[in-house]
Amino acid sequence: MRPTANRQSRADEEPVVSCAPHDVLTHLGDKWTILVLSMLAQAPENRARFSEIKYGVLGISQRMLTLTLRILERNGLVSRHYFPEVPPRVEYQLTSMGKSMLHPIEVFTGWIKENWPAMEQARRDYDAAANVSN
Amino acid sequence: MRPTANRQSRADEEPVVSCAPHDVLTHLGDKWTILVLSMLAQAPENRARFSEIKYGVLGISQRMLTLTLRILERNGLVSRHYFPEVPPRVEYQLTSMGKSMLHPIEVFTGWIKENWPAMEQARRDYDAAANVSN
DNA sequence: CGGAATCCTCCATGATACTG
DNA sequence: CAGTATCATGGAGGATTCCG
Repeated sequence: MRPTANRQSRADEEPVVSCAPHDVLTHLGDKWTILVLSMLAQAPENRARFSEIKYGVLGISQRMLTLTLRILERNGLVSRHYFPEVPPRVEYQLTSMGKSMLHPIEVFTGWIKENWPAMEQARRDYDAAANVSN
Repeated sequence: MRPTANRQSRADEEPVVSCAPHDVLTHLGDKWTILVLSMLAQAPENRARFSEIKYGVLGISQRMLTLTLRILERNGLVSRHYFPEVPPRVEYQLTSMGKSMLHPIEVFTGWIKENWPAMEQARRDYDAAANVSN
């Protein structure tokens, strides 16, 4: 996400503008954040090391996992624990704030699971109607 | 979502793969969807015409509003009502499924409002620590 | 008015190589 | 092992134009 305070607007504004919820959802909606959070949600003590997350989240590159974890850490949702061993070991764990985010996410995923069939049906209907007119 | 590449994983672990929640969150998290939904949530009868939404969502281009509404319509969250007048008038309204999505969204935005100050503080702390070491 | 078509820019992500 | 650095690229989104 980019710096948030740079939106120019006119003096007579009251419409819907970018807001905190949108910023957070933009992060959640990126390609990997939700998957990394889900992985940590399932891990014992909500804690796992870098390589565990990497192999637990199929397809994520080292680079993107690093970047995703950095953002989560920066926002206080995940804590980073570095162990200066040889070879080095780094563990990531959901913070209390990170854990508190799991409930809203579950409410949402619950809604999705409930409505997913209806959404798929809607898509089929929509696409079928489009094909007729084409 | 891309096909999930086969990757080695320990037999007793279930890797986190791309899933429906992620797909939905990816859409919600895009640049405009949440703002358009919020606009409709506030509108009388959750209904507004194209130009109303366009002026209610600051900064959205005609193109992106059209695309965003198409996706919402395709997924059955918004219904499109075309009036063949001159000039033409098109209204968009949340469907019952679209309305049912508002509660999970509110749960989420509630969490965000509650935790936003802590997230901002976490960012300040993180950035301050980074500046010290640089 | 609503929106389709076109062109273009830039950023998020991927791939690869290197390192403490 | 857990990164960082660098380069390449596909696609999201903006600007503009045309249309029924």
